[in-house]
Amino acid sequence: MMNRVVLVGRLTKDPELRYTPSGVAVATFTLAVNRPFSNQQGEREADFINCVVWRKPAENVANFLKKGSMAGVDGRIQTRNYEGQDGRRVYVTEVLAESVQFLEPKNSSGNTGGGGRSNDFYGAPPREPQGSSYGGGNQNQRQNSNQGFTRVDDDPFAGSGQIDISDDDLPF
Amino acid sequence: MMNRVVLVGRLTKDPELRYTPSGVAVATFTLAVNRPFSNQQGEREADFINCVVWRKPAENVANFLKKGSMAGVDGRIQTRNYEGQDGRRVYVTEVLAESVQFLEPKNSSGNTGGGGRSNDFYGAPPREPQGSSYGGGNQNQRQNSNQGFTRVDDDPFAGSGQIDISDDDLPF
Amino acid sequence: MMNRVVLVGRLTKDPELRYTPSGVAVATFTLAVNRPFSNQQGEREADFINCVVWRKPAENVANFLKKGSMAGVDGRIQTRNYEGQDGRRVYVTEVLAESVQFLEPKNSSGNTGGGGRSNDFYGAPPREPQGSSYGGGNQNQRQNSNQGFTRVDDDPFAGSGQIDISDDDLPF
Amino acid sequence: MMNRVVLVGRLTKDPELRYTPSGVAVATFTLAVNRPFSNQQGEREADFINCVVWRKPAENVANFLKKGSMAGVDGRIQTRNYEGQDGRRVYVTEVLAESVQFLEPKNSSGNTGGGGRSNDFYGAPPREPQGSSYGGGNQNQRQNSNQGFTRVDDDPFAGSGQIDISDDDLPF
DNA sequence: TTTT
DNA sequence: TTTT
Repeated sequence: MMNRVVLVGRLTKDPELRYTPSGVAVATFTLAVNRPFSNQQGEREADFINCVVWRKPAENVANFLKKGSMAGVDGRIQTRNYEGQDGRRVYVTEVLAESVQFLEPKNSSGNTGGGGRSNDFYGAPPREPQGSSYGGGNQNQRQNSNQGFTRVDDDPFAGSGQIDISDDDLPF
Repeated sequence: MMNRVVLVGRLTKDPELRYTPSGVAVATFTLAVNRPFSNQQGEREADFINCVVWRKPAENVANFLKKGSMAGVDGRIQTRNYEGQDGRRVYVTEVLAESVQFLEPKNSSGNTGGGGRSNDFYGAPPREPQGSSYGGGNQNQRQNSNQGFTRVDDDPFAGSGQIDISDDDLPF
Repeated sequence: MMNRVVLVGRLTKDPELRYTPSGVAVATFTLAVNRPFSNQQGEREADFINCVVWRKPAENVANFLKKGSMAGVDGRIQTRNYEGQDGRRVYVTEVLAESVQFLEPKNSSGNTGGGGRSNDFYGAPPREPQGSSYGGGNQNQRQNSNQGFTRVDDDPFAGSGQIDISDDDLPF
Repeated sequence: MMNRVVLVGRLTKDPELRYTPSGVAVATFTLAVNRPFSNQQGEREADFINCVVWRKPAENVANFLKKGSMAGVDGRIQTRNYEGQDGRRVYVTEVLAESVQFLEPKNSSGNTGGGGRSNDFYGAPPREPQGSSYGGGNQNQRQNSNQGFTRVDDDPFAGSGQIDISDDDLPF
């Protein structure tokens, strides 16, 4: 079994950063990736691909990427489903980003870091100790707009039963 | 802009083969790809990823793959949306397979081809001459079950306006 | 069988453009791709990956990329071997780029193209009619430096016996 | 910067397992990946791609794969260079496998594991505690042939100065 | 509404 | 309901 995705595209809007009850960061964003060909009308279309990223890279995404930023994603396709507001089952296919690469030029706004600073947000360590850092570690360079960030369940993909949070808290 | 997907998994059921009004083959199938880790309950979960493939490789998929077959896919993520039966917009994310690889052992059922036969269905040539081969080229090894196959619009992804076919004809 | 590579990195020097005797363009370049981690000395190392691209995208690479350009490559790993000058067999592993993406910001030097111009060089059509365009189609935006470009065999990868050209003509 | 490789092919011979002086396992093997097209002579050629894998997955590779096994690799391209026996610098391009997938059918030899056993060797944890497990953990299912395995430097890729081992100890 |  |  193999499952690998690589994307390069532009954020359709600012990323959204949330935290699980135990304090794990999760960011969601949508990449617009232009197709390499034109349709019959001669127009270049794009695919709009929903992405999710966890933990430290999630905070990096929230801090360094914004609407229009060009970014690269290396990850996997994940599918999940949940009960929609009308009782119907909703199926979701999205990309779980294992690393996100900031592909803007150095002279871009916000990226004033000196010299050797690296531009990729790598990792998603499998078992970071959780729970203590709730709401911490958020001293952002670009002040993140979702102050009063909302909580999400520890695993938004699981859709596992008794979640004490509203649908609005789920990524997408 | 880059968009690349590689998958290896098993078909959740037999692939479905359809033809556009102009006779272009399109096959759809779902790959179950087991995740490389277990969840909190110690269970191995899977992602169920919808795939589409066009033209000759579509017919190969229909002829050589079936429920449970292990297959590899090399392609791109595509998104599209259409008006659901209840008037709401439905968003779809799926994999456009550019090549499909048959990964079953040679001693598997149905695969009795001699010697140097290759197992990958490659191609999706951008501009095959269309229209003449409608319903042709379907002399299947495994007799395809959707005799009386249905028609789909030339580009099921486009969702472009005046389609004279029902929703049931669309892939997925 | 599957073989897929996706790279994003920077050209270590200007690409080199050559033509086969029958006039098919081939460009070679090396991408420096920084590793996502530091070594024991705390230094970020890079991998230097040789790439080859054919036909129209080769000319695009020669025209739009130069030393330091950030580029994305989608392709395959290819291996070949040839008899070295000392009689020993030399083994080469390189990336055959099927598409190359120009990832520089629009305000970069040389990229003054208006509006909707696309930045990816896609294609490598399997069987373009050959032979007539020898040395043609080279009206470059950035004047290509290897005027007096050399000829290479129709398939530099094959290393197949009786080649009437010197080693210098081989890509790498 | 991005660097991703996905391969599916067959081992050209049994994998080789070695250990660093501090006891870290490293396995090397070559994958033959058939090309998806034929050459001018109508023959299907293959690429022979050298792969390296570390730690636990290395031992799994040595235990479960052998010449002819079909395997999938998800990893990165790495380049390194070293001083050859004749004083010339030798450049190496190989694939660092981050996970290896066993793609043989269940009825294959050696794979008699019961029920839910998973077939992928995943991980390459960045910083496993080293040094204590030297020579341990080698209770192989298929008895590994390189008894009297040799030692390699902790990082064969680094080529970093004072190595007290011969060239033969290096992977490849 | 899923594969082995 | 989308990026440049």
